Amino acid sequence: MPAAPDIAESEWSIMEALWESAPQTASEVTKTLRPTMNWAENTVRTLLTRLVEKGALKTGENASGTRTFAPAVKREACVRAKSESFMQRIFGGAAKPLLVHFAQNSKLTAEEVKELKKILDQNLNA
Amino acid sequence: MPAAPDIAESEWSIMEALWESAPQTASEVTKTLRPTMNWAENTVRTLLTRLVEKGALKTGENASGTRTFAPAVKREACVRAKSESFMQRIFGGAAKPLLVHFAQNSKLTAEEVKELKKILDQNLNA
DNA sequence: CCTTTTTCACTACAGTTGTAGTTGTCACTT
DNA sequence: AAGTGACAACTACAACTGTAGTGAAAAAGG
Repeated sequence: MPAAPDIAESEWSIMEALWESAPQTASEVTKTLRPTMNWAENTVRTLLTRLVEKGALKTGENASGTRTFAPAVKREACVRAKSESFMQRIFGGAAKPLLVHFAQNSKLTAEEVKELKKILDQNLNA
Repeated sequence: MPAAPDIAESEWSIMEALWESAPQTASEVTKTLRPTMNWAENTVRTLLTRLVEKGALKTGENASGTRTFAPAVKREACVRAKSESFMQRIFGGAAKPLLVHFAQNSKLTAEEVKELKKILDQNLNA
């Protein structure tokens, strides 16, 4: 089980594309991201290469022998790692102030509030 | 009101020290941080200078004419900025999944859960 | 006043990130 | 066979970060 590598901001977009659907070739990823990022294909290739080096992606080949890319780490694990480090840096590692912050500074629907309260309860008897 | 500048990770430690107590001279900050960071004084000075350039700190002078540093931006504003960008990058800008994530992945006391539920309620009629 | 200590202002330098460009192949297409 | 276009492998390069070192000026101590 590979530890979640450190994924930079633009790299994260690449990962999202591949978590969404994998494997993809470099040009497929480029097309996938074109609407949002409008990157040159070489930019995407560079990011893909870096992510492979970091162990975040692994490569394969499709039927026509073109290199494909797929996540080597689970999104959930990466989200957890990023979240952990964020909580550490900004909230001194404490979950409560973080939750307070977001509970106060976000607009939530009644439905969402209800759901969150339920999850908090489940948190307790876990 | 100056917008919250982009504060890097080691810079954040400096800011914390000054949000905690300001103004401080460079060597005071160094001493304040010595237990946690053990940085060379020059390192602290470099970071202070960069933070001044970024507009995160402003300088003054103490009684003995030595330069002092103090926050030019409120901690709360910076926390909000960092939080906003984190939520954007990792949770696509949506507060609910973020709150769900932290509500599930943190250990909370019954007391804390109660408090959070209250805050969620306050969120609603605001 | 001369030495020691502090403070300041620069400079250094490697690693990471964002964002490509260049060159060389190889497969396909006239 | 020669041109076109995708693909791969390198190279580029500036800004930002982390972490200091150097040298000069100023203040403090004797």
